[in-house]
Amino acid sequence: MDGSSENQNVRITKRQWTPEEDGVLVEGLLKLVDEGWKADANSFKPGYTKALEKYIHNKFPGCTLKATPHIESRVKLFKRQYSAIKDMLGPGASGFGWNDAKKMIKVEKEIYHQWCKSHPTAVGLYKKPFPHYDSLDTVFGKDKAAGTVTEDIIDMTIEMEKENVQSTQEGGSGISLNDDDAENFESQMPETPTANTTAPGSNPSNPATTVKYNDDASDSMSNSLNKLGEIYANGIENMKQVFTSCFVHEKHTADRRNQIVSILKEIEGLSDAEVVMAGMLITKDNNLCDYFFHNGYSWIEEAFILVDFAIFFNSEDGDRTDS
DNA sequence: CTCGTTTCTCATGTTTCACG
DNA sequence: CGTGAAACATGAGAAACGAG
Repeated sequence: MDGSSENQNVRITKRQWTPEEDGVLVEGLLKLVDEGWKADANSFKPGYTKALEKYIHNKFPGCTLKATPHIESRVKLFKRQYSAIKDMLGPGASGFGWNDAKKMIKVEKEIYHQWCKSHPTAVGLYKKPFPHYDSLDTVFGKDKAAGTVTEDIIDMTIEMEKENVQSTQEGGSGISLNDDDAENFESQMPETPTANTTAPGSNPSNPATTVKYNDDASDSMSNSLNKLGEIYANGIENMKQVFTSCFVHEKHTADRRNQIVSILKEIEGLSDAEVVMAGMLITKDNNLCDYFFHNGYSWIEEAFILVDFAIFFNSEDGDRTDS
């Protein structure tokens, strides 16, 4: 068939995006957001790639870019890179900054390489300009606000708490399921991950499917559902406590990491490399972190000389054992 | 030449919508 | 209401390309 040879041809002549095309694509994305194409979840409404294709073809008549795979793939890449940068600039990372003039990540090479080990999507962004970051923040920002993810989840749990209190005041137990409330059961759940929970064989496209029961059946059914609701509510309560404490703790440690780096930078006599090394050593060890905050940091210069020695001797040992 | 990065293709699963 | 088509999301992997 011609399709295969055409396919091969496409593979040979890999499409290169020009900066102008990138710019128009981002423009198009912003336009779609303005026009309400953004769906509530982490996605756009159906047909958005076609709309983008049309927009690009208006700007560049005769352009060969197609909605699939070119635009789809490019948007995917933008999203991945944007998320990676957002992560680096968020509270979960320390030592990273944003060079607004050059539109690129500002970070020590060593810190960056360490980060890439746990965040593979960040690979390739070192010293690479990402000129559309601000625009993409408008496009993807509200979905993938990685920098504020802990706050979002804490907000979410607080919101759930409010809803729970409200429903408790209105109807006794947190989640009560009589016949009239049966439909509300699902509406109380959407903040929790409901994806992939549809039973095999059920129709996922009709989540609001309602089933009519006779009175006896509905009584026992509602009793069962009430019990299920209680179990669910207790489970949610426990999860809330666990999540809240986890994320509050995570946010706290992230704040401390940021504080440590900025404090180290202010200490005179420490080179950039030493700041990086000291930061890594301290943040790696919770005991050192505690000591750092509880006993002040005037000892750091003296301590660092000792650490320097230790590193020196370790590397000497390594050289000796290697040779 | 090797390795890492980028771009693209393909497969699979999910969601939405139109139609009978 | 059930079904099927269309569109989208996501992940794995292949191929091209560039830097060291």
